[in-house]
Amino acid sequence: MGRVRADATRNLERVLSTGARMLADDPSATIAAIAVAAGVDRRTVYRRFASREDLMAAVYGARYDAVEKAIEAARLREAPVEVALHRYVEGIIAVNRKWPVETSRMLREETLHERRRGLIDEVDAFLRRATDEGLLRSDLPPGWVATILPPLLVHAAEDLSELSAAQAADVVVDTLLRGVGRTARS
Amino acid sequence: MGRVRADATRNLERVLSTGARMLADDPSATIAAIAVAAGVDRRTVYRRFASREDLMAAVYGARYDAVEKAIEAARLREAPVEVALHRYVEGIIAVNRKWPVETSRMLREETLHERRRGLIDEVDAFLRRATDEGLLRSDLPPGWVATILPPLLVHAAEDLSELSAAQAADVVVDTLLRGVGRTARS
DNA sequence: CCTAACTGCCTCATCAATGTAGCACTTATA
DNA sequence: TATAAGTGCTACATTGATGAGGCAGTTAGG
Repeated sequence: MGRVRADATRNLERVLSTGARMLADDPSATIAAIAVAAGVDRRTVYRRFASREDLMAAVYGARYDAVEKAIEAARLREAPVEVALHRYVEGIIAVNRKWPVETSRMLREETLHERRRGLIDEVDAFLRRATDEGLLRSDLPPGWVATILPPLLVHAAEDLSELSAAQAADVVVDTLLRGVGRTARS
Repeated sequence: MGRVRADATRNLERVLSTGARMLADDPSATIAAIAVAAGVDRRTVYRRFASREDLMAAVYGARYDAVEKAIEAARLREAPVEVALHRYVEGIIAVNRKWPVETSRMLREETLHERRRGLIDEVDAFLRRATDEGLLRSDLPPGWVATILPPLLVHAAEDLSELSAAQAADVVVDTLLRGVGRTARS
């Protein structure tokens, strides 16, 4: 009852996907557990990925690929700030749903630091532009928006699960810009 | 060079404190690593805590004690909503600094579910009151504010480290209610 | 002063997870 | 149809963390 060739690419995909889910849920998830959840033999995982580290790197890489695509699609440098912001938020929410990773663990990965740096710079530059063009307040601690945005998108992806990515983005952008307070105070 | 009695309580305190830090930073941190960081022998940790689980339970318990105190001090049921909100935010930020725990791991702890439930209900009730009294918008997905508040406080505690808890609370409450957008859009 | 409470250090058994190896079997592809 | 790629399954060695035992030494409290 050995399956084969056509499933080869499919298996790899499933290991990556379920691996991402499991590792996000519990970073110390066993390779065996991931293999079972992916409906694949543990040995197969090791045939594709040299080590545990290698699998995690692949998962993180897949996520970063998706993030890069989302950022490109948002056209953060050229598009009108409101449009770019919404597209970015929507894109990252979708990424967080397809590639949910435990962020704090990922940040420790040395090999991704340079890549990460590039993406962060991109977003920071955008947020500066948004501030300069009057979309965002300029009286907040520097980096504050950049700090709260990612976790906001993580929780939006998880807890607004009944909404589409676009609808969730509506909520996020709205509450981000206008806040959850009813009336503007002072 | 064996130290003793007076340090006994101090040692326990240090193990708990550094244990919280380390486990927050990496939930799979070794008991040995925690012991070293606390300047204590590994055996001593096991003398105080029957098992790894026991230590984590103690850490979570210490955090929950602090959270309960903060909620009590905020007087969520009686105090004016603006005041209560600010005191709650400030209190939880302080707790997050003194007892930083990896939240997602903690939520899985069965033994704390009932206790957690009580605290959640308390906060939920307060948020409802705040909505009824007109402080918060009522056109948002149910539970949305309750969802984004905790992670917001976590990141405020970490990334606004140069600000006092009270100052950080100012920022959080302000951005939470008014948002980070410059002008109110229709 | 002397006993009881602790601690540090060394050791040891146990167990779970990692990573490898080899064999039998199935299917795409040339 | 034959070959090669890929999988499942059943071991196996290794490593690292857990938890416990024992002993000498130090100090608070009677």
